[in-house]
Amino acid sequence: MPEPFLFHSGMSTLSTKERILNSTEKLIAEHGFSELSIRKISQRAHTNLAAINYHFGNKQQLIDQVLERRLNNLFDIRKSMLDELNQGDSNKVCNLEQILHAFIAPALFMINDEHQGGRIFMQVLARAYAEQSESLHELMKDRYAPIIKAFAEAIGLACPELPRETIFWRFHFIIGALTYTMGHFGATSVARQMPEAEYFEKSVAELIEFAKAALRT
Amino acid sequence: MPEPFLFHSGMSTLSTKERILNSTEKLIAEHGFSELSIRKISQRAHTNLAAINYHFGNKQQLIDQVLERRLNNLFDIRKSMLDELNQGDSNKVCNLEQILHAFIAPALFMINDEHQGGRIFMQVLARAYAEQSESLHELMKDRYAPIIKAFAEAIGLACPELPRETIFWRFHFIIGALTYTMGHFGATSVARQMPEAEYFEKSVAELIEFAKAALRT
DNA sequence: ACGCAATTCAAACGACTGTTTAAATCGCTA
DNA sequence: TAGCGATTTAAACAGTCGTTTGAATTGCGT
Repeated sequence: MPEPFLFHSGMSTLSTKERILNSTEKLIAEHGFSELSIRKISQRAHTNLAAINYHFGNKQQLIDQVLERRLNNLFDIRKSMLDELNQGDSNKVCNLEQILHAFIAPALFMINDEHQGGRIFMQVLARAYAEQSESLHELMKDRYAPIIKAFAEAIGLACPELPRETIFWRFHFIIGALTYTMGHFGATSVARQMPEAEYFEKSVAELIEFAKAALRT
Repeated sequence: MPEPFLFHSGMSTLSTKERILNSTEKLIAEHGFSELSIRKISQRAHTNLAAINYHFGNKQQLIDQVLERRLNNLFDIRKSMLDELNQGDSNKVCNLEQILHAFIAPALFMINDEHQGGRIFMQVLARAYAEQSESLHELMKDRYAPIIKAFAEAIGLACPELPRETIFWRFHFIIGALTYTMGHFGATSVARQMPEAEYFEKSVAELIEFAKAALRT
């Protein structure tokens, strides 16, 4: 029951559970799933091996919670921004740029929130996508599919000239470009020798322009 | 020196080296890098553990050769199709659709060539991208960057109204959408309950239309 | 301050990892 | 057919893997 605040031995104020989640996230982002071991996780979290199984059951359930923790947050923000545009009327015709912003910008907020470590997570997400992670697939199907569908429908209303099927495809491709870009964020910004913050804002602005252009009629 | 044709025990006519490359490719596509072991590889290739180290040195060099084998082929085709459009004059203004076709369609050919197993490789490629594979990164930087640059310049000539930087970004996003789509090819086609061949042609057609729209001025 | 539950810990489990070794086998040439 | 280099093989190497165990420790309510 305790789950106490720990100040001893120069450690941060986070609980063991949170430290484990954070170190897992960092290790996946840095070295991928192939090199991920619970021994490295527990070392980086300054805790014991068995603490992981105690708090999460097993390795896979830990990974699942790493994904869920931030994905729930991301999709909640996306949804509420879309709802704000719709203002209670899901049949309202919204500005395309605003819709795309509601989808893309929350990823921006996450990635820029240094303290919350969102940037790290976007790389985790990209890796999980590529691994065809089963837990991610189920999360998408069960929990997030309705939100993605709501965006697709809003885009459909904003672009009445485009066939429904074309909307589906292009939105799919935009998600692909977003995922790819976020996953390669660290690497590309180094290659371009540009401050990360600047490069990041540039990425999102260009991505929104790109998506707008791709959805024009 | 032998490297003989093997007909015994119902085995295919491929050499041990080729069988190892193929089984590695399949295992990466099916279960990702995290579950890849040289024992599984050698079992599937109907050969011995040590044959891998004998023929490739170590596991990493084997993976490198899996990537190189088909990437060399893919970029050779892309390059020759672009050269054909340019007809010796790299300053010639080409049709945008033709340029995009020269970039995207070779991936189509590979993916449709059942015998060569190109479809499998595109999933390997997507996974390697997501893993930020160092060997892939070096291949791209050293060998393929000039070809990608040549495409970017051809697109620049075809879209003179777009700033050079915008071209760079959008081409980057298009590569992202292509990579993402190819990586998720198997999964999505099942979900859509459409014959693979049909779904595949649809994907490429939609992807080219998407890219064209995204590069319009 | 005692007791109990929550948490942490060290140690060990068997299974699997990539690589190396040396012997056995193969296919060609002389 | 004898010999030789190329290839294949079985066996063992030292590590690391995820998980489980039971004991030590912690912190809170009584």
